[in-house]
Amino acid sequence: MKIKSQVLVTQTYEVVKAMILNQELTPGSKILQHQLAEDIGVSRTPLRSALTQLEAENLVLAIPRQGFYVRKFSKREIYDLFDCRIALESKAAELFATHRSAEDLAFVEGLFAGFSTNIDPLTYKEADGQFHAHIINNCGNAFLTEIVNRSSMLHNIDMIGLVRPPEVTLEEHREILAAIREQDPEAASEAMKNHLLKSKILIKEQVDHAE
Amino acid sequence: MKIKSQVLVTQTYEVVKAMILNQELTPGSKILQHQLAEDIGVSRTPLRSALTQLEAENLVLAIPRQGFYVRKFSKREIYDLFDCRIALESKAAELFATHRSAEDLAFVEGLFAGFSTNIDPLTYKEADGQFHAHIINNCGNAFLTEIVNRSSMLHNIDMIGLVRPPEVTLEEHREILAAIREQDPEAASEAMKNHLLKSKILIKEQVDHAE
DNA sequence: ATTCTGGATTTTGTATACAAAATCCAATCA
DNA sequence: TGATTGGATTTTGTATACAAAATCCAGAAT
Repeated sequence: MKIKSQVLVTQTYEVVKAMILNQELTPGSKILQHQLAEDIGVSRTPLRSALTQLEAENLVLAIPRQGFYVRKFSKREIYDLFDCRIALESKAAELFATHRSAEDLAFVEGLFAGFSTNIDPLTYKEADGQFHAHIINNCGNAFLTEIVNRSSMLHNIDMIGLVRPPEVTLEEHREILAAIREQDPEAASEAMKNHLLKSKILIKEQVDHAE
Repeated sequence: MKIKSQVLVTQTYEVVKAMILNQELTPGSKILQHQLAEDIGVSRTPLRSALTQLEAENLVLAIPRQGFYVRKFSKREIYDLFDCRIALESKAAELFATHRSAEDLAFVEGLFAGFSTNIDPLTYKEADGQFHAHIINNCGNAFLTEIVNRSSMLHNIDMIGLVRPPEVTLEEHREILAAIREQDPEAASEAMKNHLLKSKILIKEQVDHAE
């Protein structure tokens, strides 16, 4: 039986991370260590350690002799993150197409099997998230998985509420699936890249116009 | 005037990082906090903070209730890192080709201008390192730069002493340079990818045969 | 000889104390 | 009014103390 690490810093890390993702800690605001530590019920020692970890994930900004701030991303930064995502996720698709097991294939195909017309946006969004996560987490390259997850890419990109009509992206997803089915790495990489590039255009507009 | 952050953890981080890269701390060995802290001349508090940061960079492995270890990479892991590098560095080349200034171009072209025949391997290796670093550090996407640098990719890849004859890679470098000169992002990306893929084959052999 | 046991020793994770730096704020000055 | 100063207050970074866990090791048991 595996026992979850009985170490405060791990739990503190999880809690603070959740608070940031929930917006319970407002982006841009300064983190008062004394108070936050007390709220969570630990001393400043494990809290600071957790904050240091979160800094490496870009969820927190550390300024020496001044403190930790909840990191706030501009549209421009999210755009940059998206470029990293394209690079890494199309590589992930390439690897996944090669290494994927029969179960992997069944799983990702199953995610979209139910959709045809009159798609519920929320259920679709859920499937979409699982699709991308599964490819990243099962591409067979632990570092790639780690880099994507550690850089809070997907979360930040999610934040801007990117939406394209399910009917359109479903078709693109099916193209990626086809390449995965055929175990064609080149095609999978291209299809994923193509899919993400189309979303990138939307973000680009936001960057140029707003802000 | 910029004063270097008067914070112990920053300096501790630098020192420990250097010790790891130098092999002064042997890969795989356990880090005795007490002793290392004393050697460096600080208390365990800033040392632990530095180690937490280094863990995020994969230079150190933390096991709860057991301690920190100098991380040791297998050939296979370096191979995986190389795939991440290909994905990110070809994206960097793409961006660099678009955003590069006239000075950038002059700099990277200057790096290889001197070489023709009878190349000194050491001087060439130096130029090679600067070339790749300049592209990564000046691609205009701060996250991409950060991810590559923070993941200790280049260092670990360097460790395995990858060598292809300068005469061969010089030609590939020139192709990348040409695309950068023409500000052709697609071509730059392709040329970089092609260049790195050829090195990847060498690593693949090492992974398959040795170890 | 190997495996097991349990107590001594080391080492980790956490709380806490304290000095130095940063921040705040009211009184002073232009 | 608005800027500036300097002292009080808060907050940070670091050292240190201590309990709990991990490690070590000698001697007993198989």
